[in-house]
Amino acid sequence: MRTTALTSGRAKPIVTRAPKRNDDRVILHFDYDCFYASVFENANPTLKGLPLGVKQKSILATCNYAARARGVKKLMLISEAQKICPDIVIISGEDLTPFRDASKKLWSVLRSHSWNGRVERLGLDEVFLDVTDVIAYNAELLNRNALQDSFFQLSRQDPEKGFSFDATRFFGCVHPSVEAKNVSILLDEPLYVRLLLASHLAGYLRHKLEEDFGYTSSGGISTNKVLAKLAGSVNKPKNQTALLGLRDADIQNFVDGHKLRQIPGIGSRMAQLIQDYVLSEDTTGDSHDLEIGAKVTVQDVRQHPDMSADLLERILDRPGAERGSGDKVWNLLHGVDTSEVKEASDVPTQISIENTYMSKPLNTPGEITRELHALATSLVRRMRIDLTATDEIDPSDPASQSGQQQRWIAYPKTLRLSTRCRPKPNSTPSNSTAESFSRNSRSQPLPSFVLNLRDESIEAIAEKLASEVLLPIFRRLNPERQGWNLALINICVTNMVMVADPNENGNGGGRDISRMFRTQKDKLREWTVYDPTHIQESPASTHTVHPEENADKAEEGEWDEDVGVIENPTVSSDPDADTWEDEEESQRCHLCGHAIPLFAMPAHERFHSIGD
DNA sequence: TTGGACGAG
DNA sequence: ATTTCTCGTCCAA
Repeated sequence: MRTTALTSGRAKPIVTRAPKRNDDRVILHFDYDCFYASVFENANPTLKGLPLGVKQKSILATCNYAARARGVKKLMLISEAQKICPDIVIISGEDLTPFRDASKKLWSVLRSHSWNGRVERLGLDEVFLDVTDVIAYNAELLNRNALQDSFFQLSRQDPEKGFSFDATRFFGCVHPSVEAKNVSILLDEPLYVRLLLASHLAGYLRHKLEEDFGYTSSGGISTNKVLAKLAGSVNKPKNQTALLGLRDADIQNFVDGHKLRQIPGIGSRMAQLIQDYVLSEDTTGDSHDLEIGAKVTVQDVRQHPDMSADLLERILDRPGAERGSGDKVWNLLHGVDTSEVKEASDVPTQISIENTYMSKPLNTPGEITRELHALATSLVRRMRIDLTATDEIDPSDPASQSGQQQRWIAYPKTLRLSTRCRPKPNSTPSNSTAESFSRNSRSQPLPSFVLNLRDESIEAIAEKLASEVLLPIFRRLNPERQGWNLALINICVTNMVMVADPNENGNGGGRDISRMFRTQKDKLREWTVYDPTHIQESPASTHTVHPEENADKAEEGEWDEDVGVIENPTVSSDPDADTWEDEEESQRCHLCGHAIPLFAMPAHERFHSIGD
């Protein structure tokens, strides 16, 4: 993993060894075929077979394979696509809602087959699964005397749950290809067996996504994320590839064949720096690029004189550079990737909404206000979709008017506004990534009225958010009186705080809605502000502050910033909770249901934050 | 914590 | 009519 340095009286490494791969894991990668287009095809099957393009502003975000067969490409101008393919069907994909919904649906299926909860989404159309445990279990079960009639168990509890498969062959493609006659010998190789089993699991899941929802996908099967993803690209669409790494050379040859820029984790910036270095003594000063980092292969870089992790670190070292990127890239060039598949989480770390105004930049305060308002509306809507849950309420609960209650499962503490001014019609074309491309932003705490779920409409909240909060931030960000030439506005909420799940606290226990995903519970528990059992075990060790107590202190103008332990914010059946109920100037906290006087709300909400 | 750079699709 | 709409991580200040 680490490059070794043979030092002979000198400080610098003289020999750099290739990092060693770790084949302990089994990782699957799924990539839904032309996802945006598929969403529309599935919503409207008459579109299937027609050339279809999904547009955002003036470009094609993506297109289906019928369109690609006619020469249409991703990111093409609409006008260009229509010239090539006049009968192409164009649908607007500027609203991402349908894609988000479909993505979540497919993701939840994959997630339900995970035993360890490691199910990571990358964008809307890719998913990594760490299935090491599932594969290990099935490898033990494999009966080598009846390989053709094998059964893959998807559950440890229910041995009936699973599927039949033929273990004498791989599902889908393998790379590099292997002779059929070798198969029985290779069954003594544990890695081979695990990849074989994984290919059938991947095949089963891809089949299920297609059968149940109509989405075809491409799959990659390997021992880490970067290799799984690269493997998945070998046979697209509607197919999969298991990357056999029985010999180190098989992996190295596979990775070596890629252009630098094709390696996930090496972006345009790094690719440019590395390529420039590798080509520097080479000729012509001709460094103008059609595709950045597309001139040079992994092999070219690896075999360049004196190339090493340390040298890469120096090549990539610039102000603000990530430390350790030399090692990271060196590893990637050898197919080594130690990064874990992240655990599934229901809560995003940020939600942002943006719009671009390229052809018609914004200049007047009126335009700005209108756009801020539109964006604020979408943002509040998104916050409610992604950050709240709806519980069925026990009718004996005095707080319940209807049979349902919406509550935040997490809420953001920070609001940010970003803008970008229009790239000036400037003279230096090399400037295309520099100034014209950058965003500026200002942020501040998110005001609590945005979290009001009860007595203000989304519209009212958005209105207030735009005029009373976003507009002032905008003025801070853009002090000029006018002439901004705004090409982009983005508003973002971030800095999420998890809220305890009422269904999780032991008390009463009546409505423990059985959860689909155990791992989600575990994840949540980690964030639970209050755990009754824990408090009982060590009652005296920390100072417990009750919300009412603090409301009193706040009224007197006292506030203790350093609150240690927080009273359970989820107990809404507490008889004392209604203390403020009939006061005119009070409202219920949207996080815990306690009635809190308005003046104390900001303070009260700080209770729900974790850590301080 | 804030604001920006860069990575991903 | 060269850039869509996001989401996540990391770094310096």
